[in-house]
Amino acid sequence: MVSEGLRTRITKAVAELGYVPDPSARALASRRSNVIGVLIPSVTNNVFTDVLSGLYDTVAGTPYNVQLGNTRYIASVEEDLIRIFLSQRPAGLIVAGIDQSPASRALLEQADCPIVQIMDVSNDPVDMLVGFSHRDAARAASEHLFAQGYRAPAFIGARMDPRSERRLAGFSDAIKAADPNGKLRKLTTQEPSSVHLGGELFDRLLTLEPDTDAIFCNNDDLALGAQFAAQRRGLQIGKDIGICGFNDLEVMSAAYPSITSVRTFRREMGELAARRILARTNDEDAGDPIVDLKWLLCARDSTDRS
Amino acid sequence: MVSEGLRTRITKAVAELGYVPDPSARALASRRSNVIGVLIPSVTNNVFTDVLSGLYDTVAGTPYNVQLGNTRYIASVEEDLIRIFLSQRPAGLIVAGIDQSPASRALLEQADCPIVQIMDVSNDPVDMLVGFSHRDAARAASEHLFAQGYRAPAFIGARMDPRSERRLAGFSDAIKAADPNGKLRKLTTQEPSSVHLGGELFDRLLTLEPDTDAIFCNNDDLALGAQFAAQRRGLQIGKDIGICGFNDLEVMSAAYPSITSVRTFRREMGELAARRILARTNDEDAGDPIVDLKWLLCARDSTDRS
DNA sequence: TTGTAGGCGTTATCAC
DNA sequence: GTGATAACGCCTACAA
Repeated sequence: MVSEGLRTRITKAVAELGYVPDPSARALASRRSNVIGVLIPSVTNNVFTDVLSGLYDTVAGTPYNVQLGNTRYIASVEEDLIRIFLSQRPAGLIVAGIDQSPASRALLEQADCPIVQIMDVSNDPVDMLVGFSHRDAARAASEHLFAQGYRAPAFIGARMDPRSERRLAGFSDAIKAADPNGKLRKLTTQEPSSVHLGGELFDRLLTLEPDTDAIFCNNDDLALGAQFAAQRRGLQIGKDIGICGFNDLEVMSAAYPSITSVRTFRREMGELAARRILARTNDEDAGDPIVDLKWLLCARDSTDRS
Repeated sequence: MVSEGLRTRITKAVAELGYVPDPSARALASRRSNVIGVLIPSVTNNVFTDVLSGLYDTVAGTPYNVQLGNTRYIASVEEDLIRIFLSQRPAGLIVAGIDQSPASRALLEQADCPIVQIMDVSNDPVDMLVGFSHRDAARAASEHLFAQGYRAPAFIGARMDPRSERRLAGFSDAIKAADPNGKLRKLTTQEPSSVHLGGELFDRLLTLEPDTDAIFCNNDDLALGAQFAAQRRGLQIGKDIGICGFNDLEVMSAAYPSITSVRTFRREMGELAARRILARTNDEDAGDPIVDLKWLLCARDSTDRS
């Protein structure tokens, strides 16, 4: 709100002096920092890095900075990080999941910045939410196994966080729908997920439940490992054993044989979450507070019996 | 430096008022923020996320915060991000690679905070450096191919950044060492790396150079894709075609057949880089400014001809 | 050992 | 439309 003349005088002075605004002074005076805090449980899990990628891309070019907190799946760490972020008066907060501890939840409720929960759905978000139903997605994948003619599918899961438990619930839904007295074949662990672990769980499961003819995996790493283990045993993928993953990482369609998975829109979650924070910050309309991004079943050779 | 009595009075007041220090006020007054800036070219590349993991783990519990900049392999973005970070008067800066643009390099040289370059080696770092020689590592891997009896190895590479070019140079070194007139079989692209692309490059390479009997891949994603493509053609991995990756991601040893790769110490790079920043900040001895973490050749079934 | 004044570089408010 | 002047919350230095 200055005249043309002053504006040029100012820009000239800026250039001459090499003036660069000081973010901390700005934050102190305006009582608002340009930091968008992001809390995810793991920086190495591809699922979250895809989200991050979308997030960084949409924040790039704005005056905002992303600050990443790595909770390592530990509730107390999450709580500490929320406290740290909040002390910075962030422009917004993005947190993974809807299962915050009561203390964390309380902190978020009181925060006076826009908050987006991602990666899951709930009808009771702290503020805004962008995600999808893990239970529904898992149920659809499990029903696909029955539809393909498998009769004794099993579930293997690692790092059983709340979202994984919901996937197991979806699997269980499908089992019960197929046969109310159907057996729930499953093998889960709290160990961190890996391709190796997928192979191990597969081997152990086949000992526990020898009649298993298909497996639904918690995530794609496990599915890939399970497929390698099955191949090692000389099993025909698809025919002898059906395999289905979750998330549809890029490797699933490239694998030989290609592996069935449930695609989730991770990059889009990051983009939308960031966009909503920015919209709210600029007093624009952020749209519906709850966005369900759904999922997409990608049927491939690993669940093809023909 | 206060008496016991005052200390308790203060802590009591802190508890009563729920006092939390304001980082921006602190940064403004002390002319130093608690931010450690990190610049990496990709947040989705597993290679960098492993570094991040080590980094976050060692910074967790300190008063410092990691702020991540995603350069997307674009020099001008890197320069902008350096400028932004520097305006925050960071506690330290960690940047991937040694190939900064002259402008970026100049900014870093002038910065008055500790700086660590990672992921590569150089005898002329800006400040400190933790990395390894891509050229030597690639040469060792390529020599392994000859040692295993392969006679016509080829190189495939995607996203040919400076480090990838150095790997190609190492491959070339081995070719020349084996036969000064040896043919340099290679196929490279600037496209982002992926498992799919590994398969594509493999197929195209075999058309271009039909006598190829082994391939050395830029990275593990390509190697995995190449292996899938080879399997799709009915080739016997190891016997008909040797395959070697780079970085030794977890999937390499779990794959069937297991895939030879060169292990790099990414997590350790993150840890050491962070530790050095913290040491320097606390006026402790940070040790030798240059750390070479070397590499480890992991020979597996994919390069076993027997 | 304890208290206090000044200043860090903005923003916001208020006269002009 | 423009310029001056308090905060903002902490750190540093110095005085008590």
